[in-house]
Amino acid sequence: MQIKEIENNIFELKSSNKVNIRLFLDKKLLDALESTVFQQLLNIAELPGVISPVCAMPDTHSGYGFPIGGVAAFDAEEGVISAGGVGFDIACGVRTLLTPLSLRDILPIQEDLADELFQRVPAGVGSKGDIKLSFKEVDKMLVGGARWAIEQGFGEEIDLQFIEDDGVAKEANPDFVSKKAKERQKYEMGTLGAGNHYLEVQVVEEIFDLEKAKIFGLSLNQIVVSIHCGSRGLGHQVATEYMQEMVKYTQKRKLSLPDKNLAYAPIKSELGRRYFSAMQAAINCALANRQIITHLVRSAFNKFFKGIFLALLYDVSHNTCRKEVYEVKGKLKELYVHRKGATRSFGPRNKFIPFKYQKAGQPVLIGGSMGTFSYILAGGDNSDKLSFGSTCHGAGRVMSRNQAKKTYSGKNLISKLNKAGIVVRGHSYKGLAEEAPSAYKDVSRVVEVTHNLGLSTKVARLRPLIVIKG
DNA sequence: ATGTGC
Repeated sequence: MQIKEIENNIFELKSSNKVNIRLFLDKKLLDALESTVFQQLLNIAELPGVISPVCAMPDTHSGYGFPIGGVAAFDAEEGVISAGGVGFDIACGVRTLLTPLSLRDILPIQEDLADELFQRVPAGVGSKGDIKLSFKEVDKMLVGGARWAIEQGFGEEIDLQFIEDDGVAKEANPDFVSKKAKERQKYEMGTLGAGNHYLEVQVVEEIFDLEKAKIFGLSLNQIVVSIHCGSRGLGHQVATEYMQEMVKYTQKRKLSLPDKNLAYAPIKSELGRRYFSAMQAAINCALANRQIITHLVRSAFNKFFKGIFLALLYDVSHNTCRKEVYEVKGKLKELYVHRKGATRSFGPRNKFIPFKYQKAGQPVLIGGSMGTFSYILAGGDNSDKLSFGSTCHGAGRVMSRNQAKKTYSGKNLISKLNKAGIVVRGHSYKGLAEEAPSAYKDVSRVVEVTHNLGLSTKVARLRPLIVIKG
């Protein structure tokens, strides 16, 4: 394996063709990587229509076919799309809400607020909410996204301005989402799920960039709320079915396939089109889901603080494939950008970000591991040139779920976090153990790399006060 | 991530 540092924090992996493979990380993060990550990146570089460079963010680790923290762009005409390149939890993402409260408002009611949130926001494996949808309503949700949720009474019109794509993925087609996928989602709207998904009440503990913080509406000691979840059962079902179909597609045509999990279809093919539209529908499911949870959070806060409004800072996904335009060899080209465990990170003056954030760049919401820091970053000036407008998404695992389960105890973790002033409410001790902070990389180190490279810049650091887990 | 398994 030939790998060399071509610039500070940029490592290039030698591939057999003309496609560059670039890993954005430091020496310590590089040394911690399993070799499967390199093989997975090499495999992507062999796919038809891939546009150089294939990128890995500093929180990268091996995944299903594609590594987590992987970014790969494909030519709209000659390229391919891969369900494994988006991942199982389509449009998993983070949404952060601003409150007008400060630390001293929360501390006296910390336990009660935790109970209230835990009671109102369903979480855990197979969690169901109070909302029940018919197939017809599921279809409307899959087309309308967050807008649909707001029309149902979950939130305010103004929220839409602060969601990627204005809250609606425009090319969604529910006809390409199976009945089984829809069935799974009938009772799951407004639920958090499990795994690394969470709802946190956090305090702004440090501000790195005063000007951008002001534009984002952030101040020291302010309370914010972050919601990390995705498209639940529906997204998982869509991903599973299309991965299987893409395996069949590639096998039937005897297309070169270095890794079965990397199955793909040409973007222009019938299957490629179908997957793209179904994936867009799943994005809408995730956006609607986070919108409903927002409403539940707002009502919980209003029980303690009558009449306050929790404004939306931003909502951004980190498992998607999007159609975006980039300069390739001096020409503007439409590309399909896979981001799997990578966040869109559009910098200042990008026309696709809200007017309010034009000067700062889009908010980039980075969840740390449970009980550790989270970061609010701003889209950087260099993401456009280096990483197809992308940056990291979180800490990234260093230990498998299974290993973490064996190594840590959920009960011990809770008491440890309590001692650090963090109130935890979870549905499963096993689930908590899987998310032990030591099973993850140091999020601060990950963020530092993106800051140094100008993929995204540090605006604020958040410390959790309340953690709600599945 | 996931009605936590093919």
